[in-house]
Amino acid sequence: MRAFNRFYTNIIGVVDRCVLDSQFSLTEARVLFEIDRDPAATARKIRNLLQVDEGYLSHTIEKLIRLGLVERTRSEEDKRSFKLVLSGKGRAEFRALDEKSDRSTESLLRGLSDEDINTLAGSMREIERILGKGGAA
Amino acid sequence: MRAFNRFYTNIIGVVDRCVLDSQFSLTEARVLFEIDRDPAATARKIRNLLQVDEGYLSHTIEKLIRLGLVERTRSEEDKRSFKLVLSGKGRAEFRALDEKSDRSTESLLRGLSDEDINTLAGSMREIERILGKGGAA
DNA sequence: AATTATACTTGCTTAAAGCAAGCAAATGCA
DNA sequence: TGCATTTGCTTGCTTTAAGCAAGTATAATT
Repeated sequence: MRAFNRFYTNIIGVVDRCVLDSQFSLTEARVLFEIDRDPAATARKIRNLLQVDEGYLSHTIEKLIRLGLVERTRSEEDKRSFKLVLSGKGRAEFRALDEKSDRSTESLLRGLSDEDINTLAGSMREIERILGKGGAA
Repeated sequence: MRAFNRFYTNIIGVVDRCVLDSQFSLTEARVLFEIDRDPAATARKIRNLLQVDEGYLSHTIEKLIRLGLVERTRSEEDKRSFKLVLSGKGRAEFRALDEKSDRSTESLLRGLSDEDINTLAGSMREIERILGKGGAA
């Protein structure tokens, strides 16, 4: 498993590199992703998912707001926290990033046979199913 | 695949966190690993494997030497470069780190059935085999 | 009502990473 | 051979990422 982790760290590195070439840091991209995914996203939820420092996350979100990519409104249920959503601009930039990431991922698969791709997808599903049980992610 | 990447980023994060609790940064740990693994390691080889900045790697290696963990001798074949090996102290510290990482990995597997562990191992081997073809890693 | 916990902010420090100029050995080639 | 180019690494510096600790406001607890 550790050999696989080392191997896969490199794979993820290849895909992540394309994000790092963009204007965003990896953490910023992950935050954008979570805000896009969850229409009721809050800093707390993101923090729990991405396991980043609270202060750092706050700075990150502030930057995304300053860039006009994210909008923040007080949550009605809990006035300490904020609902975070992507602005039009945010959605556009995120989509661009997402497509870039797609192409980068695709390039890893280019040249593989259908059989290999099926096996790959199956293996990934299995790993996710098995390790997902523990609740580590 | 991108869903799997996100999932597995978290898995790797859990294991890496234990390294980060140590005195070493992730990059330092990876460098130690490569030096341990390859008795004829050089900065160049490590750079190619880990894809880190040359200058940064140089600083990192310098730090490991300063800590007395790594020894450097001019390569006979190419006097521009150095052979890097772990010192006794380096091997000891690396082994401790390695065991810590092992335990952390094991804890992810705790509670899984033998069948699940076999499936997991098989899936990892498949992924490595298939993606290894492209030579991305 | 007072205490404690939670959600987030703010300012600051530290650590990680990256850049660019430079040096010395190696390679290529006229 | 000798001169240019490339390669492997170093050095000093800047930038960026990440983390910490103290603070504010709301919410929950008792």
